[in-house]
Amino acid sequence: MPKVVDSELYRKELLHKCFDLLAEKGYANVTTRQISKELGISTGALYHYFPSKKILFEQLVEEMSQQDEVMLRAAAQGASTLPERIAALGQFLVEHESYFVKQAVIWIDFCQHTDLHEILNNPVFQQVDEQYQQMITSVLGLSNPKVARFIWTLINGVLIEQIGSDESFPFGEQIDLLVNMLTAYFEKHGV
Amino acid sequence: MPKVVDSELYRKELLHKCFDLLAEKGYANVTTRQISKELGISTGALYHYFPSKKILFEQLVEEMSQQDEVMLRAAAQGASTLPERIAALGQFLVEHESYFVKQAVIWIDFCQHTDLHEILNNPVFQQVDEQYQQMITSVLGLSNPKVARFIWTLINGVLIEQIGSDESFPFGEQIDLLVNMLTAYFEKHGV
Amino acid sequence: MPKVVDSELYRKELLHKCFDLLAEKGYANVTTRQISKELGISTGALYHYFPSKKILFEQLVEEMSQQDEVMLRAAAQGASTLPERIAALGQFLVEHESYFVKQAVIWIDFCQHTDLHEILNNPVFQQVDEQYQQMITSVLGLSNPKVARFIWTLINGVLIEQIGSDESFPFGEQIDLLVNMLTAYFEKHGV
Amino acid sequence: MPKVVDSELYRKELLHKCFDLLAEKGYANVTTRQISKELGISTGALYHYFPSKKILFEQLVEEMSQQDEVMLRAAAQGASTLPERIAALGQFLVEHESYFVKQAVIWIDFCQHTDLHEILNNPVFQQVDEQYQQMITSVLGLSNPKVARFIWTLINGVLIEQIGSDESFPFGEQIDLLVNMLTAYFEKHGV
DNA sequence: AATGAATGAGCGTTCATTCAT
DNA sequence: TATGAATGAACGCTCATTCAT
Repeated sequence: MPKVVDSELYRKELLHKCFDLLAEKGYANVTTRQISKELGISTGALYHYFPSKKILFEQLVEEMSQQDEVMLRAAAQGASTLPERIAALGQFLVEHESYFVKQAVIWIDFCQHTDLHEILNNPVFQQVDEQYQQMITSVLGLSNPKVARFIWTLINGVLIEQIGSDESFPFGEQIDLLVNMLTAYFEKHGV
Repeated sequence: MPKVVDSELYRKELLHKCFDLLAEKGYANVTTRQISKELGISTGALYHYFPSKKILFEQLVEEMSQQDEVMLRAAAQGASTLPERIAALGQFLVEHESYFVKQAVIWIDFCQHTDLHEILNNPVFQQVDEQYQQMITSVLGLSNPKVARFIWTLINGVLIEQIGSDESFPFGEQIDLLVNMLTAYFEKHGV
Repeated sequence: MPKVVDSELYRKELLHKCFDLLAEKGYANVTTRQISKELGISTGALYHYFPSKKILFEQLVEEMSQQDEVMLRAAAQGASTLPERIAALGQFLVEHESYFVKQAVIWIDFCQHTDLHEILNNPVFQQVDEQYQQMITSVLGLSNPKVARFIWTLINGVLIEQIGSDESFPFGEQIDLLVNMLTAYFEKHGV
Repeated sequence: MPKVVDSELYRKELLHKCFDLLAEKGYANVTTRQISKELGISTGALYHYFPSKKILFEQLVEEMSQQDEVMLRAAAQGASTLPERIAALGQFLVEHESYFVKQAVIWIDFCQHTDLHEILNNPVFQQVDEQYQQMITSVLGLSNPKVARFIWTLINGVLIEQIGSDESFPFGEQIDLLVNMLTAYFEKHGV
C-alpha cells in the first residue's frame, strides 16, 4: 500500500511546515485559513488530512516529541562523565534554542487548550512526558527519574523566559548558569 | 444592584474576581460574556470599567505584580542567613502555589497575545519584570541581579510544570529540590 | 406657572445647542452620550427633557422650522417688485448658507429615519412642509403655491450639493444662477 | 446552493440586489444581517464578497454611476435641438423616477457617512461627480460645465423632494416645471 | 484528492434607555 | 431635578467546519 505511506509522509511534512506558525502566533490566534495558506493547500485539503484544528495541534505535539527523542540521543553520544553529559545537554539546547523555545510555547498552549482531566488522561501527553523523563535519565545516567523530570522542568523555565525577552541575558548564559547549578548539586548530593 | 461608591476600589475588586477565570482558560479562550457572568455584571458594565478586553488583561497583570511585591516582602521578614532566606522564599511559594501557578499562566498568555515588539516596549511589562528581579535580589540579599532573575526563571519553570501535572511529583518536593540546588550552588560559588 | 416656562425655555436652548452636532454627524452617528456631553448635562438629564433620542430629533426639526418662519419674513421686508423679492430671498439664503445646509442635512436624516407612512402622517412634517410653501408664496407674492414649493425644492437641491462640495462652485454663484433662472421663468410665464 | 461560477458577475448581481434596501433604509439603518437576508446568503458569504459594509456601499455607488452613464447616453440619442434635448433628459428622469430617487438618497448617505476630507479625496466620488457633469454637458450640448453641474444639482433637489412626498405634486409635473425653467433660462441667456 | 464558496454560531464592542441614589 | 452606573439586545465581523463540484 504505497499510497498510504505517501499520504502519511505528506501529513508529517505538513505538520513540520506549520510548526513555526503555531509556535509564533499560538493556537487560538492562528486560523485554519492561515495554516492552509502557509501549507500551500486549500482549507478543504487541510481537513482531508486532519479531522479538526485541535487534532492537527495534537498530532503536531506528538510528532515533535518523537523528533526530539531522535535528536537528543544522537547529541548525547560520546559523553562519558556526568559533567561532560550535562555540558553536552546544555550545548545541545543552545544549538537548538529557537526550536525548543517554540516547542515550549506550543506545549503550554496545548495544556491550556485541553482541560486538565483530558490532559492527564491523554495518552499523547503521558507518553511524551514519560519520554522526556527517560531521555534525560538515560542521557545523564541518573538514578532518580524525578531529578531528570525536574531538570527538564528547569530547562523549560529557561526556554519560556525567552519568549518575551530582549538580548540582555542571553539563552547561552542562562544555560551555563543552569549547568553550573546542576554540577554543584550533583557534586554535593550525588546522582 | 446598588450604586457603586468607590469606583476605583470596585475596579480592583473586579480584577481580583476574574483572575482565576483568566488563569484557567487563557485570554483567548475566555469571552467577555464569560468574564461578565463570573463578575456578576453585564457586558455593558464590564466595558464601563475596562475600555477593552486587552486592557482588562493588562490591568490584571499590573495589579498582580503590585500585590506580589507586598506579599513577598512580608514573607521574607525575619530570615537572616542565606539558607534561611532561600527556605523562606521556598516556603512562601509553596504556601501560595495555586496563586503563583495561575499567575505564571497569565503571564505567558500576556506575552503570547502581545507581539514581541510591543512587549519589550510595554511599560507594564518592563516595570513588572524589573520588580521581580529586585524582589528576589533584595529578599535573598544577592549581589548579582542576573542570578536573581535566573532564579525567578527557574521558579516559573516549576510553576508552569504544575499546569498539566498530576500529583505524582508535588510542587513542595520540586521546590525542595530547587532550594537544595540553589544552596549547593551558592555554597560553591558564593552569592 | 413660571417653573414650566423656564423649563420650556431651557428645553429650546438645549435643542439649539445640539443642532450643529446633529447636522454634522447625522442622527445615527451621534450617541446620546455625545449629545449629553455637548449640552453639558448627564444622560439622565437628557432623558428628563426628551423622552427619547427620536423625539429630541423631531423637536429639533420643529423648532428649526418655527425659527425659519421668523427669520425669512423679517428678511423679505421692504422688497416690492418680484425681481427684488427673488433677489432678497437669494441674499437671505447666501447670508445663512451654513445654517440652511445643516438644516437640509437634518431634514433628509429625519425623512430617512422615519418610515414613509409615518412621515406622510406626521403632523410635524405636514405642518413644516406647508409652512415653507406659504413662506415662499407670500414672500415672493406668487399666485401658484406649487411653484413656491418647487422653488423650495430647488433651493434644497443647491443646499444639499454643498455637503460634500469643495469651493470650486460656491454657494453664492449657484444661488445667483438660480435667481437668474427664476427671473427668466417668471418673465416668460408670469407669476 | 450551487457553486458560483463567475464570482465577479455574482458580486455585481449582489450589488444590484441590495440597492433598494440601502436606498430605503439608509446605510446606518441597515444591518449586515438584513442585507444578507435580502440577498439570500449568509453573513459569512456577504463578507466573502465584500470586505466590509462600508466597501459594499462604496462599490454600490460606483456600480450605479457606471450604469447611469450607459443609460443616459442611450436615452439622449436622437434629440437634436436644445429644447428637444432638455425634454429628452426630463423624460428620461421621469421614466426612471424610482431609480433616481433611490440613487439620490444613497448618494447623500454616502456623503454623510464619509467625512468631508475623505469625500473630497475619494477617487470614487470625484470620478462620479465629474462623470455626471460631463454627461449633462454632452447630452445637452452645453458650453459651460458649471451650468451642467448646476442642472444636475437642481435635478437632485427634485429627486430628494420625492423621498417623503405624497402624490399631490407628482414628479412628472415638477420635472416639467424644471424643463420650462431651463428653457426660459437658455432662451434668455443662451447655452 | 482537492477546491474554495458557503454556513452560522459566536466574538468584542456599542449604545439607547433605565433607575437607584 | 440631576447623576452616571448598569442593562442587554444588537451591531459589524470572524472563522472552524462542511460540501457541491
